[in-house]
Amino acid sequence: MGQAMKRKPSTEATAAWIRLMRVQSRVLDAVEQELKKAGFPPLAWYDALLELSRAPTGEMRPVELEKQMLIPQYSTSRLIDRLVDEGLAARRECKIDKRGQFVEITEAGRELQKKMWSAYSAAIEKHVGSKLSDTDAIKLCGLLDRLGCSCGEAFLPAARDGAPVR
Amino acid sequence: MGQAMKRKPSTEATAAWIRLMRVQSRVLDAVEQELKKAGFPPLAWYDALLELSRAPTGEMRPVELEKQMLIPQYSTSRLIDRLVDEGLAARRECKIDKRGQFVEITEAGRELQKKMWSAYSAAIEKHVGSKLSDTDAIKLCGLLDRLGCSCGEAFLPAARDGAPVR
DNA sequence: TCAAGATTGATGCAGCTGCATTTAGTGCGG
DNA sequence: CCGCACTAAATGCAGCTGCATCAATCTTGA
Repeated sequence: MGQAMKRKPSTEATAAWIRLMRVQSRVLDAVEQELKKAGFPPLAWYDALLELSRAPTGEMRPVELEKQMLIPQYSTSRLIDRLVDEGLAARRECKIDKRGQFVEITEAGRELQKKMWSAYSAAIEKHVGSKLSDTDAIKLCGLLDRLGCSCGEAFLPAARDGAPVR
Repeated sequence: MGQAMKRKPSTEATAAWIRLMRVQSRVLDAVEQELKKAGFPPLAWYDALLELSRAPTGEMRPVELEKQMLIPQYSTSRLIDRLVDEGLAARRECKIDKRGQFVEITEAGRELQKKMWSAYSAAIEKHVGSKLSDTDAIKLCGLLDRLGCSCGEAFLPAARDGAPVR
């Protein structure tokens, strides 16, 4: 590598960086505030419940949840704690590997996930959908995907009923 | 307001939401990691130092800093605590209003801000600039600005030497 | 002039995050 | 069978955030 790799970003690139940071922050805040005002838990809970509810058997290993949600191990561990405390999920023993466990979504968990999606989707529509035509939304996706640091994700399979934030 | 305001977002809008959340998170993480690995403090410190260094007199009221950075009051208060602890800023008495105070950037603060900008701008170039043509960066700005929830900001005046994240 | 209200900034508390470490269990090579 | 490296998950600690509240000071208006 060369010695002076510090090329400066263009004004345009810097402006894009600032917009990306600010707009995301504002939009996320707005959406989370709406959920909070409606009495719902944080979005991370929703994401976890969604992943769990999608599991064919309704249960997953914490490690899998971790990989799906792209959050660190300890974060998963404590998130599960909270879900269990609230009766939204339950820990199940894993007989084939006694180090591990299964986490199973409860009926209450499924209900909460559905109710949250109702409010969540309305908030997305309000703060994103209503401000962008579908064509523009696709353009935005395309531009953002180019920044995708190892985002690794597929194209547009945004899922029919849920939107994992992280 | 109508009773059933819950129109669902289109697939495209939902995809854009997900991209916005994920890409921002990845890019921010990447940039912050680089700064951290280079031994620098968090970006919020940079933003504050930048604002302070831009003040004509080198000092500002916390309330002003708060408005510039768009962060809550208590957050500003504690951020200033940390800057002062590290000798990057100093509190000055405000004689005309004894409730208040002035915060003045120190020489060490100015130096840190400049050094950080060097690493910071390199990171922006690496994670944003190099992945987007200027034309596309402008398109991205345009699309993001449409989501701008009361972002209120002007057009592209991205500033010559700094990029406030929030 | 003085009480009511607004404004400035600090702070106690709870929750969440990251980091490092710990505990427990698995599985492989010798 | 034993030791050693590896993986799964939990946890102690520090830092940061949001919320509510507080103390001090300023401003306004009767």
